[in-house]
This record gives sequence, structure tokens and C-alpha cells, in this order.
Amino acid sequence: MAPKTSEQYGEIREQRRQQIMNTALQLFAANGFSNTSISQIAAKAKISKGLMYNYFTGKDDLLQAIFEQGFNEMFEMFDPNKDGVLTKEEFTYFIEETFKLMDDKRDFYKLYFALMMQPSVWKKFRFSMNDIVAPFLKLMEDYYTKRGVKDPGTEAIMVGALLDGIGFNFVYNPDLYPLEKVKKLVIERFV
Amino acid sequence: MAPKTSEQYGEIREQRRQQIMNTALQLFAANGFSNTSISQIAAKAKISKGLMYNYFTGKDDLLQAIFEQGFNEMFEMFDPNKDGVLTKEEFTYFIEETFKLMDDKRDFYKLYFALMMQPSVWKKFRFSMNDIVAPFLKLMEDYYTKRGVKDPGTEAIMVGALLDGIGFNFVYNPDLYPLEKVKKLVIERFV
Amino acid sequence: MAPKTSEQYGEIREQRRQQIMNTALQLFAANGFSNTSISQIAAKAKISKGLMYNYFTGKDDLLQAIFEQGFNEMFEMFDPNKDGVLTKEEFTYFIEETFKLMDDKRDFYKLYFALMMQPSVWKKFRFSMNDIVAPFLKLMEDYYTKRGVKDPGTEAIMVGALLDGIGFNFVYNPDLYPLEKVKKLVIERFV
Amino acid sequence: MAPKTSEQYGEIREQRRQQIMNTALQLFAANGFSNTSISQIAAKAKISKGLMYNYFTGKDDLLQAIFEQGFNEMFEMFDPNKDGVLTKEEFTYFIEETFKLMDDKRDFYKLYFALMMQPSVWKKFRFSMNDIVAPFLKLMEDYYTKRGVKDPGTEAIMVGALLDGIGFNFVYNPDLYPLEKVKKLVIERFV
DNA sequence: GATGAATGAGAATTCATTCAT
DNA sequence: CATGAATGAATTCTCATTCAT
Repeated sequence: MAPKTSEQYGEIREQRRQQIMNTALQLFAANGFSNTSISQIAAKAKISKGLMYNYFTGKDDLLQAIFEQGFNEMFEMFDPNKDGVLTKEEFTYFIEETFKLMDDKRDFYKLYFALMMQPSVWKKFRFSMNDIVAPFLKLMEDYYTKRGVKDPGTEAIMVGALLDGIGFNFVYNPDLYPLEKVKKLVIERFV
Repeated sequence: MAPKTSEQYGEIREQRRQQIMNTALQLFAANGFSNTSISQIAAKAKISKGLMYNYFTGKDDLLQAIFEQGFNEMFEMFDPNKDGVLTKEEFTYFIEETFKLMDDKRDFYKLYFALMMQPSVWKKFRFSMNDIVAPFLKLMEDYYTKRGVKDPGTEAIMVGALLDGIGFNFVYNPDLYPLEKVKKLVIERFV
Repeated sequence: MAPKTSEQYGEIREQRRQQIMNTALQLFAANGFSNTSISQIAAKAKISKGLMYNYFTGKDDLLQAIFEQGFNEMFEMFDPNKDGVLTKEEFTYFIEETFKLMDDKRDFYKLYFALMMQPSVWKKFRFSMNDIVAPFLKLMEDYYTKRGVKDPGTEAIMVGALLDGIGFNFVYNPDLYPLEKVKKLVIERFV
Repeated sequence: MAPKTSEQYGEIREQRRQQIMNTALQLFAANGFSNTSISQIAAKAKISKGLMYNYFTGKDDLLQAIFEQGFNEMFEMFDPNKDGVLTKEEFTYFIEETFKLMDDKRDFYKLYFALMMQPSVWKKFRFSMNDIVAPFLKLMEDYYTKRGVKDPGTEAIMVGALLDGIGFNFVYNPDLYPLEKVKKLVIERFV
């Protein structure tokens, strides 16, 4: 049989990497970062402990990689058009999308909320909370400015908090949370 | 010479207990439960590691004690009157009080949010999240019912999420968060 | 009321001392020396931990005191007459007495056997196993010599082992062990 | 290069396991279970403390493993033939074998006697003392029944105690104990 | 690339003992 | 005499990380 080309190797590598990250995300979300050991991840991902270190420099690096990928996926989903101005439809879409993400990426959200609460963990990261949230707030603020809301900055902050809060409550208890109803209500009130 | 009376011992014990709990709360809030070691707590509280175990049966017990005390303090502050019906003034008072608590008990809120995200930790507890939150939601729902809001249950859930979200954002970044403005806006919109 | 005389104090002290020793013996026998803490002893004896050190210099000293007392009680019971010669009746009496002791002082025997198995513990003691056992063996050897047994020294050693073994089995499972029957058989065969 | 095959790993594991068990047995026998620390075992076995836990889940598991292996070796040595009936020669062989074992497996016997004295330790085990001893007693009882001894059950119990007692005395002081002579005497009297 | 044995730093916990009162 | 708070050393155990193969 022909030896594998380097691209093939690259693919395999990438697959393994994803496999590790997904496994780790599940465990981190379920049990917390500190309470998840490399051994558990390796066992669940069906690789050896040593191999982990072939893909990530350590546990922190793994966490960082998961986070970065998660945020990139989030950003790709949002940012509907690049003109930086939100129409009513786009805002609705944005809210819908946010709720959809909460559902699809529940594990990621869990991790996101859990780590958000630990500033000491954030210090290890290459990006800050503000970098991530600020653009969204700005978009909303502009939206409310255009709509003539009295204090658009505070309004945006409040809506931001609302979305965080819903996410927070939802991922903690997804089965009982009336996500659909809440979503409708949010759109009705704040778009 | 006569030995210390049991009251004297009782006082000393209670003081030490509080000292340990306060120190631990600060560290838990700053660095997370798992990332805080008994050694750190002991060092910061200027006691020996061993003494901790004279007051708490272990790290979990310490956490539980902090939590119980925190919730008791919360409950005492709330519960405006016992008729179980919220007037407009009482609801305003409730919101104000919630925000005041967030400010006063910032460390406790941090811990509360952090642990809320780890169901596995909750299992150790004698009380569940629902026990705590449900009465508040019920009060709000009744309030909105009386005011003729269309879907009072969902409305209450949304406001609950909003307060969580604000708390969440505030305790994470208290210096820059415009808590006063947000508070005013919340009262304006939801009372 | 008149102040206590020093004899009265002495009596109280002696009572307390006994109380501590008895409590400790029970716990040592039930759970082993290492697995019994000073706290447990103090709690069960209803005194403070500190007071223990008023009566014994430490845990080892307590053990030693228990042992010494136990052996003294044993010796007093034996050694029927001082001529150093065992008649048939005296030997029977000796065996009977041994069995009686096993039953009365079950806790002490447990401790005795348990510690006998740990030479490292014996090193702390002021007396050695041999000091204790040798005189008994000598008496028996003389007895068998007089009776014309072929190898009286070995015979004595064997009977010593037999008594140890019975004690060993009996204290381990006193409820089911047919002590009476075994006793009769031993006397029949070896006196 | 290819990774080690699983057989190679298996061999290494088994060797290490034995090495740890042997070292631990020596220390347990010399100083007792409670007085032997994992650190001591690791130091004597020239491995790190952590490695122990790669082979045994904890100190108790290690003890259990040593015990099980010890008993299995014992059982293999005995059980002369499977008809369940003891001839005179077989009984002699059984006694001889018992004494030989006492000598060869002195450390194991020490541990066996030491732990026998602590029922609390036995509770952790998967087997009970009775399971182990009962078959031997039964064989002896049958033997004495056939020989027309008056009370064969008690006779067997007495001989069992005798063997225990000899083992007990011998392992405690092997250098001075006249094992050969005692053995001859036992066979002469009880076979 | 891949394995898992091995390490070692540190975590939680226990407990004999001391000591101020 | 008596108390029990306080200490600190030792102990069991965990786990991220390294490394020979």
C-alpha cells in the first residue's frame, strides 16, 4: 500500500485533535475543569495519556484550545453582515441565533459560564471577556440609539445581562426550562 | 486555676469559625473552590491547617456552612411581609434589596454563581437550587398575574434570569459595571 | 465542707486512672492500638484530652501501664504456692485458672495477643515476652520431669503453645468457641 | 519505533506488583499494618509513592492482595488428595507441611496472626476466617472419628489451636524455637 | 506517532501532644 | 486539677507531566 501523504496525516491529526477536544469539553462541562483528570479524558477518548501531550502542551492549553474554537464558532454564527448596523430583522435573527447556540452548544456554554466566574482562570487566557462581549454590546447600543431609546448604553447592557441570565439558567436545567416561551418574550420586549 | 467556662469557649469557637468562613469565602470567590487549598485558607486566616478540622469536618463541610449562612442572610433580608403578596412598593424594595445584596455580598454571589454551574457539587448539599429560587419566582408570578400580564409565569422566569444575569456580570466586573443605572432601568421596565 | 485530705485526692486520682485504663483497654482490644485515638479514649472516659496527660505521659505510657497491670493481675492469680513445685492438683488449678482468666480478661488477652505479634512494639516495653513466659514453662517442665515424660522441655513448650492457641482462638470468637469442652480435654491429656 | 507490546507491559506490571507486595509483606510483618506507611514501602521497594497507586487502589487493597495470594499459596500446598479422607500418612504429611509453611512463609504467618486479632480489619475482606479454617477442622474431625477418639470435634479444635499456638510462638521467635522437636512431638501425640 | 510506567509535588486529613487559662 | 483550642508532623492519596521504548 502506498505510504500516507502528509495531508492524510494532517487530516488524521486534526481528527484526533477534535476528538480529544470534544471529549474534554463534555467532561469539563459535566464535572468541572479541576475535577476532570487527563486520565479520564484519555480513557474516554480512547487514546493514551501520553498522546494528549502530542496534541496539546498541557491541560491548560487544551482548555484554551477548546475555548478559542468555541468562540470562533460563535463569532462565525453571528455578525450577520459586516456593515455594523443592525436592522430589526437582523436583531431578531441575532437573538434567535443566540438561543439556538445555547441549545446546540450547551456544553460549551456550561464551560463558558463556569470559567467566566473564575477571574484567576481568565488570566491564563490570550483574550479577555471584554474583547468578546464589547462588539455585541456596541451593536445593540447602536440599534437602540436608532430606535430612540432613552439610555441605549444601559439598555444594551441590560439585554446582554438578560441573555447571559437565560443562558445561565437554561444550561443548568435544560430539561425544565421553557426556552421557547422565554425567547418569544425577549424578542417581543426587546427588539 | 479554674478552667475556662463553656461560654468563653463558645465565644472563641464562634469567632474562629467566622474567621475561617470569611477567609475561605474570599478565596473561594477569587480562585474557585477546587483551586483553593486548605493550606491557603489556613495561611490567610493565620491558623494551622489542623485547626480547620476542629471546626469543620472537611472542605465540603466548610463550603456547605458558608453557603447555608449566606442563604440565611439572604432570606432574612428578603421576605418583606408574610402575607405572600407583593405590592408595587414591595417589589421595588425587593429589587433594590437584591441589588444591594449583590454589592454587599459580592464574594458570596461569586461563589453562588460559580457553584450553580456545577450540578455535581450541588449533590452534596442539603438543599437544591429549586428550593431556593422557587418561592421568589412564585411571588413575582403572582405579582404579574395581578397586573394582568399575559404570561406571568414566563415573565417571572425572564425577570429572574435578568437579575441573575446582572448579578453575574456585576460580580465579575464590579468596578466598571453601571449597577445604579441598570437598577433604575430594571425597576422602570419590570415593576 | 472540709477540704479533701490528700488521701482522698489520692483515691480520686487512682479511680480516674483506672477509669482511663479500662476505657482504653476496651478500645484497644476492639479496634487496635493504632486505630484508637486519644480523643476517642477521652470522649469515652468522659474526661478532657488534656487530663489524660496528667495521668500518663503519652499514649505509649498508657499502653505500658495497662500491660503491666494486666500482667500483675495474671501473676497474682497464678503461682499457687511458692515452693516452685507443681502437684497434679496445682497443675489442674493452673490450667483452670488460665482458662478462667481468658474469659474474664478477654479484652486484655486480645491486646496481649495483638501486641505479641508486633516485636517493634515490644521494644518500647520495660519487660520482654520471655521474662513473662519463662517461669511458667519452667514450672511445667519440672512437672513433666517428675512424671517421667520423655522430653519434658518440649512437652512444656507444646502445652504452652496449646494454651496460647486456645486463647487466641477463643478471644477471637468467644461466642462460638467450646471453651469448656476444650478445657476438659486439655486437662485430661496434659495433666 | 513501535510502542511496547501489551505482553511486555504485562510482564513489567506483574514483576512490579510482586515486588511491591513482597516489600510490603516484610514491613507489615515486622512493624504491623498500621505502623507501616506507604512511604516506607515505596522507599524500601525503591519506587515512588505514586506508583503504588498504579498497582493497588490503596493500602487496604494492597493488604488484601497480599492476603489472597498468601492463602492461595497455602491452599495449593495442602489438600493432599481430593477424596476428603485423611489417612495416617496424609495427616502426618499435613502436619509436616504446616510446619514447613510456617518456616517458609514466616512473614505471611506473622501478618496472618496479627490480623486475625483485629476483627475490624477482617470486615474489609472478601473472605472470613471461618471459610478458611473450617475445611481443615472437618478433615481432622473425620480422621479422629475413624480412629475412635471419644470427642473428635473437640479433639480437632484442640489440635487446630495447638498448631496456631505453635505458629504463633514460632514466628514470634524463630531462632530460639525448637520447631523440629515440637513437630515430632505433635505427630507422635496427635496422629 | 503511540504507549503506559514512573515520578514528584502537593492536596486533604488525622492525631499525639502542648499550653494558656 | 481540668479544659479544649491550637499546633505541626506524618499519612494517604491524586494527578499533571515526563520519558524510555
